[in-house]
Amino acid sequence: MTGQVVTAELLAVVVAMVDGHPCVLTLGTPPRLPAGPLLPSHRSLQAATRAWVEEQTGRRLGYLEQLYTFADLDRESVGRRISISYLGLTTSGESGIGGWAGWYDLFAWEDHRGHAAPTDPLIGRLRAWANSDADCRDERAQRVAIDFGLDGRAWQPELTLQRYELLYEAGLVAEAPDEWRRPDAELAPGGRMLGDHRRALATGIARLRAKIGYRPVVFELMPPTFTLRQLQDCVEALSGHAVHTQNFRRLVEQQALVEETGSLLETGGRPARLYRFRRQVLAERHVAGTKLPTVRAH
Amino acid sequence: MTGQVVTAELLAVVVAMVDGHPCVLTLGTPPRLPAGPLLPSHRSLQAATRAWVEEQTGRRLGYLEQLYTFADLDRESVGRRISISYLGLTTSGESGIGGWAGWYDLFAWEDHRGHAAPTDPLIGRLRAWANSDADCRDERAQRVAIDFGLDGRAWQPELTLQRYELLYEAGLVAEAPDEWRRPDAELAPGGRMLGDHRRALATGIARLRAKIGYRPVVFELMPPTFTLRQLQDCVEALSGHAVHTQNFRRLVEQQALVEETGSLLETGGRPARLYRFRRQVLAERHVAGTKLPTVRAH
DNA sequence: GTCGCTTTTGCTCACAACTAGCATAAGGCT
DNA sequence: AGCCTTATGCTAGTTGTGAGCAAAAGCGAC
Repeated sequence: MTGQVVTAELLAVVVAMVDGHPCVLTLGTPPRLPAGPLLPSHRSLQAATRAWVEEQTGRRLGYLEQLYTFADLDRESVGRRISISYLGLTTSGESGIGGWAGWYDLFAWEDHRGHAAPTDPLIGRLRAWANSDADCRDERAQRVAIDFGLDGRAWQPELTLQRYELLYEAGLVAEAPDEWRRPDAELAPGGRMLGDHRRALATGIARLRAKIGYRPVVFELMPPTFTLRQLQDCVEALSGHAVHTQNFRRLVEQQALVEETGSLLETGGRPARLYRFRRQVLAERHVAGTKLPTVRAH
Repeated sequence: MTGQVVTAELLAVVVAMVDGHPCVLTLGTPPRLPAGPLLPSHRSLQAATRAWVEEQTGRRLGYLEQLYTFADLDRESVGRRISISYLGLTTSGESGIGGWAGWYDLFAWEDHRGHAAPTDPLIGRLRAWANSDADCRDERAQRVAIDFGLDGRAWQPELTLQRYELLYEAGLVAEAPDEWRRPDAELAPGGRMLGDHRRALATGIARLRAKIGYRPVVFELMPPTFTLRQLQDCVEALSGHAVHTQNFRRLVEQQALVEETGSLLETGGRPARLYRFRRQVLAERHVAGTKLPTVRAH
């Protein structure tokens, strides 16, 4: 009872902010995530992921956490392939191989900052899809309404994966199976990726959006010093919607997440104070919880 | 670049309430979790887990979610073994093979209901461990204080895994490496399990405790009809500490999680109304969030 | 130099949620 | 009838959060 021969692959969703845009580290065209097999030399799954990312892109990872494991049939060999995906955070600073693909170039419907929801045409197609099957119409309509914040419901940023899966089932993304696929013109706006890498990315986005609400992980994406406005912009970019500025500041300061550096940064208006992350809170609260509001503004 | 030969194993943490005690499904002595290799016949990781649990214990699983994946060296073969752990919920009703091991027989320090904290002697040993290394004394002391809710901090039920790992590092659990181990007399109270199964269980407990706070999963563990007191007892047993009765009821009713059946149950005092779970909320809120308070009482 | 624009920052109010306690209802038992 | 137990209703006090007003502090245009 030794089981099937399988190969294990590590898949890395590496996120950084590039010019204010949340991006994922990709290689080649169509874009694919850094990935590589588990080798005997690797000490652990996490170490293997770090090694592959470094080898393929020349970048060191800071924060790294496991996302999800899935198995699919391996086309190249007889066996099966197990993919273990990780979420990594880094700063875009050091140059390396590979490029940064913007989240919202891949998932245009996930950006709900300002400018009225770009999802309007999508919603129509989703509703049509829901109505196309009399048996599960109600259930589908409800999923659409919840996932996309319809009928007075709130838009929930961390439902990225559910929205992607809904679009997949509705045949509105390019990688959907042929029998479900809609004509290109109708597809949801967003570039595709190799294999199911876009799904892995959706999982990573969802996890990160959820996590910034209760763990101080945003700071992994920030430069050493920053203004509160820059921090807020980062949170808004990640969560995909605006937050109330004054409340944001209150929460950050209340929890003593940052400390002043003493210097100022000229920003076009009143100069802003520069802050740095209080590294100590990682020890204090690695575990204890941290709140950043993900509440809308104006 | 085909990678190392690995075997993939599924590991199931199956939880049910037995006579009011939260329990995990185990086999043999020392107790071990149901587990089995991934086979070609399995359609997915989740299906494989269901199949193994059913084959080994004769029980069907309802709710099932992935927990964590880890890799270790496989002693039996040349390669490596990847373990993918799942958390399953069921009702203890149907009989089958294997037994139910009480959470708090395995992790006595995790039960904080009533009776003053049973952790007192443990704390002393942890503090001694923290002080034993001058270099990292502060960091260790802080971890102990946070994980065990010392110095005015609140006890956080969902830190089960962190507490286990702290005890492991301190050599206070039987399965710790020999060089860390303390004399038997000083071990933390709680039976051991095969290999690292106790760690997997700790992961499952932590996940479940966190999840009952924002998803209606408790009901997977309840019989078809129940009183609010029984529901509360279940939540208290899982989270390991008491909750304020009136607030609990308010939250449950406010969110319309349950509906009355019309009948009553005699309980020794004033008869209690019987309720059933409103299955519809799974569709409504599979995603939308549900709150059960995990706040202390009296 | 003053006015208007921008961005930062401080403060306050209203409301919702939650903690915690009091009080009452409704049964059994002695 | 009186006491115990459990169930259930209600409310006061506190805290947390959403949202707005306003002042401070720089820049550039006129």
